[in-house]
Amino acid sequence: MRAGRRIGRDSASTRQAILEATEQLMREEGYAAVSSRRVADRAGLKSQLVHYHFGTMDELFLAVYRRAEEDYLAQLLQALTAPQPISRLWKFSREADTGLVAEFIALAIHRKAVRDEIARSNDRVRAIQSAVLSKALTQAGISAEDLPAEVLAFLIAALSRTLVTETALGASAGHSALLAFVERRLLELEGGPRS
Amino acid sequence: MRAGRRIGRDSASTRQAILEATEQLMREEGYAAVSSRRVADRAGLKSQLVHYHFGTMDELFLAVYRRAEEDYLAQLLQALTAPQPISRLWKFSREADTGLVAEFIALAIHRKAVRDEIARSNDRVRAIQSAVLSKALTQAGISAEDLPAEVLAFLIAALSRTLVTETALGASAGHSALLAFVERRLLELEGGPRS
DNA sequence: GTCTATAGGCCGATAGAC
DNA sequence: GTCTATCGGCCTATAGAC
Repeated sequence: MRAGRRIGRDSASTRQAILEATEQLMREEGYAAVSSRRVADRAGLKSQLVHYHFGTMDELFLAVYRRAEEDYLAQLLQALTAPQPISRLWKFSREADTGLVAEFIALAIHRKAVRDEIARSNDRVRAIQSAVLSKALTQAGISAEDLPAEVLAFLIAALSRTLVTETALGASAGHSALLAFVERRLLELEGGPRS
Repeated sequence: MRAGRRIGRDSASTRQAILEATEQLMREEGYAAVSSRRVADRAGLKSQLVHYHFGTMDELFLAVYRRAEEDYLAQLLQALTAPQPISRLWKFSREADTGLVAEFIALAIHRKAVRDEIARSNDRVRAIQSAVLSKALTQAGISAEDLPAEVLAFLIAALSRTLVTETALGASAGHSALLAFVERRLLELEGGPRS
């Protein structure tokens, strides 16, 4: 059906430029710094074009989110299908749960129009992770009573997000100790190179 | 020295009203919804009074933070000096790490003027918790190699904050399982009523 | 300490020409 | 699809009267 995807064929590059400028602004200055005027300036366009292509700012934010989510899911699936998926997920989450994720969560909490979609996305990602972790834990000889997969998935998300947030804040109390602690537990779970 | 604290004696109630209105707005709609006009409206005042009493909005935010931090620290010390301080800290954190804390962290990440103070406050609280948890862990027969106190303090902060954030978002994947998991671990650490 | 008045600026969004 | 023009609104902050 790729051939049928012709809507806005000429505007593709403009749309891309707007999406890219918006994502950059969110990363650098947070969602509150995003305005149609600032986005347009950064993309070398007029602000009215932002509204022409995306309507409201909420729809623009959602378009940026959907684009970022695609990449995120593709990389997540790659990490989860590799050997030692638990360690891979920990590594992936520490790299992928960046300030952008934090901005979207903060945005979603205060904007009805984007909240539902981001909340569902959050739970959906967690479910995918839990399904894969469940098999990995069984293989590692860990029962669901000792460590449910959904608990492990929550732990990984909570720790990586908090590390990112506090680092952005300039706070680092306990970070290195936590990293050492987690690495050690992961080694116990999945061991070193396959024996 | 209480008698010497006379500066702004007549303005005390106005200042309090402004602080209270600001905190309310932050809780209900987030820091981005706070403006001198909206704060003043809620307090039944003119917006210029906000600037007269606090100068810039950043100083207003810091004043609200310092007031909230006082309460927070008082309650934290109470929790940490009770029997079974680990369970108490978990309970306290789940109650005290509210949306207000999340708003201040988000605010601090994007406002230079408040970042340093909130980052230092965050690390200072973590250090207090670690010191007390260290003794509690030793008493429970847990060595620092098995579970360093600063790691436990980080875990408690990360989990309670993530629970609060995701709940505000409307996401709940793994929440109940996580709560059950943590409660069980806490029972193992500190047991039931003192034997 | 509180008021009125105001400067100077950024915002979302739309209308209509081309 | 992109432009110019513009409406109506909210913002921080200051000056000066009382």
